[in-house]
This record gives sequence, structure tokens and C-alpha cells, in this order.
Amino acid sequence: MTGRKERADAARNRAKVLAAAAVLFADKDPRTVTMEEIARAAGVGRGTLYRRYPDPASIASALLDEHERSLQRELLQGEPPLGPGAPPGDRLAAFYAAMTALMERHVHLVLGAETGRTRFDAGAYGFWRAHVIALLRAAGTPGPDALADALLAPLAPEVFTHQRERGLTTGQIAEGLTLLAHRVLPG
Amino acid sequence: MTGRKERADAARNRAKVLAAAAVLFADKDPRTVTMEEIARAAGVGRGTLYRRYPDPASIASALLDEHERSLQRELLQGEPPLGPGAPPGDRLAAFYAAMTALMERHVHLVLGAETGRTRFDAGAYGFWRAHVIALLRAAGTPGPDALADALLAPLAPEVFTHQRERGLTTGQIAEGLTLLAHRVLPG
DNA sequence: AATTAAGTGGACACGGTGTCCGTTTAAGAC
DNA sequence: GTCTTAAACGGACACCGTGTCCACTTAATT
Repeated sequence: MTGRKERADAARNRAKVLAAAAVLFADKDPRTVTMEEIARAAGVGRGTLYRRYPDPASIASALLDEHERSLQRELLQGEPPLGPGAPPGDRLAAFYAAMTALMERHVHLVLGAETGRTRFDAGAYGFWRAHVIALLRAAGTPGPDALADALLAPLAPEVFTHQRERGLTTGQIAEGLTLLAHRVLPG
Repeated sequence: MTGRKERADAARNRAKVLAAAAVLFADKDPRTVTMEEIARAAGVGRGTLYRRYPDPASIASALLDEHERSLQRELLQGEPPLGPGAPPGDRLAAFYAAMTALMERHVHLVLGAETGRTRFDAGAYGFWRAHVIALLRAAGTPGPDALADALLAPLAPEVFTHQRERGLTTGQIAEGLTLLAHRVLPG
């Protein structure tokens, strides 16, 4: 994945950076974490940081990557209702539940990974989108392209954060989305 | 609204600022418009700008205000299906259509008005939220609090922009939301 | 041990922020 | 019309983050 050979000092610094960044994203408002800050916390020069990552968002993405890939694998090859086999409505509900759970643990990173609209340009969004479109098609829903973005919108980290701050529990949020899934894709 | 008497020069500058800002928000990426830039374009000192507005978002909000209030009036007292009298599903669909139309004309400003999560703190969001909750209650939908935010999420300006850039027309977006409205609130 | 290419980190120029305060100017009193 | 005063103005200032550049260091190779 990362061009074959990595020098020992480079690997050491990459680890330091990721570890330091993980702490920062968790401790402060993830949107205010700066490159300078990460460099300082990691004990690394600014230039070194920029060599690998263009901005804080890409560092958060690197930290998030593993978790997202894991969920993507389950969607493609896992057990129903998350994986193939269950009716579309159930699969959508399961997807919502999984994403909610992922957010519960990693909102910091998702917030840090998204500077404004970055959300849609990231590879992950394309994956979720394709998945939802497939479910809509399987249910014969008209205009799946437009609907898919609408159905993914509630998963924006800002929405999740806002709901939690309003006093809603993760469970309540997931229940709301389950209802949504089953009304949109009855079955 | 603004403490009764405003001095002539103050009023003149306020007008200059709003006019200049309107142009800037329309011409460039609204999220990159800076206070310095607005001050320069308006031919006004930085201090003068800060006297009234704390940041570019508040200026965009000021420009947007009139349009939002107008829609709010229609929701409360206008003709059905936007105003009271129609079944909840139809009213939600009409609300979606109206918001989509408003975005079509003023995405620039909505994008400029929202720095990250500001969306939820703004007064307008509370209004939309209360409206949607009322519709959900009227239809006897369980857990309206959690669902309301989910149903409003597709109206985030970033989502709209993304959809337009993907090639969807405003009409297709509105159709998708209409379908969503009627599936969530059948009637 | 010598070579070399990758990696490092700090300095630099730039641009935006928000505040502070000496100066200007409109509005009301007489 | 002048005077007074408080509001409004605008530029300077100190600060912080950005992204680049390049002289230096260090790991890997022969």
C-alpha cells in the first residue's frame, strides 16, 4: 500500500505523528486541530509532517481508515442483515445501526476528517452511496440517485453531534433511522 | 430590531458592506470569503466591519434573513399545502420543495452562513426543526425528536451542492425529497 | 568506509484574525 | 451657525497558522 520500502526513521515518525494526532483529535474540537499543533505534539518538524499529509483532515482519515474498511468488508461479504441476503429495508436499517455505532466511537475522527464538503470527495462516501443505491434499486425505488444522498445526509457527523448534544442517546438516534429505513423501503 | 436610531454614516456603511459581501459570496467559494476581503471590497476599515459583524457567516446570515423569514411566514400562515390545512405528508413535501427552491437561488449565502456546525445553532434551524416535529406529531410518528434532524439533514447546503455537481437537477432533488416525505408520512 | 538518496526540521514570507485607540463626523442643543 | 458629545470610523499592531524551500542529517547499499 505505501510504496514498498519505508525507511526506519520515517516509520518511527509516522507512528509518532499518528499517535499524537489521535490524542489531539480526541481531546479538543477536532476541527481546530492544526498541522503546527500536531507537529509539536509529535516532536517532529513541520516539514516532516507536510511530507506525508497535506492537512489535518488527511491525518484523521488515516486514523479512520481501518474502521471504515472493516465495515465495508462486512457490507460486501458479512452476515445478513448487514451483508447480502436480507431484504433491502433490513439491510439499510442494519447499515444505519452500524454507522451510528461507528460514530459513537469515532465522531472525533470523522469530524476531523471532514473540512466542510470534503465528506463527499472522500472515497468512503462513494462506497456508502453505491451501497444505498444498490439497496434502493433492489427495492425498485424510483430516482435512487437523488434519494441516496438524502438517506446518507443524516449520517453527517455534525448531525450526530448535534443530536447527542440535544440529549438524544445513540440508541434513540439509531431507532429513528431504523424507522426511516423501514418506511422508505417497506418489505 | 436595530436599536431605533442609526447614524447616517453607519447606515451608509452597512449598505456598502452588504452590497459588497453579496457580490463576494456569489462570485467565489463562499466559505473562503474573509473579513479583510469584505472590508476592502466595501471600502471600509476592518474595525468598522467588526463593529457590526463578528465573522463572514453573520454577514451572509444578514443577507439571507429576509428570504428565510418569508418562508417561515408562509409555513405558519400561508396557503396549504405549505401552510396549515393539508395532510402532514403533503406539507412536508411542500416544505422540501420550498427549501429546495430557496437553495437553488441562494446556496451561496447558505454556504457562507454556515461555518461547520453553525447550522444547528442558527435560529432558522430551530424553526425548521419545530415545524417538522409538529408534522411528525400530527401523523403520530414515534420518536419525532430523532427523526426530525434526520429529515432535515438532506437540506444541508453541502448536500445540495454535491447533488447539483453530480449532475442532478433541482427538480430531481425535489422529487427525491417528495418521495421521501410521502414514504415517511403516508396519508 | 564511502556513497547516495530519502528523510528531516527550522526559517521565511504571506495572509487573516481580532483588538485597541487616536481621529473623524453626525446629531441635538442652544 | 456654532458648540458639544457620543457614536462611528479605520488603520496599526501583535499573534497564529500556512505551505514552501533548502541546508543538514541519517538510513540503507556497495
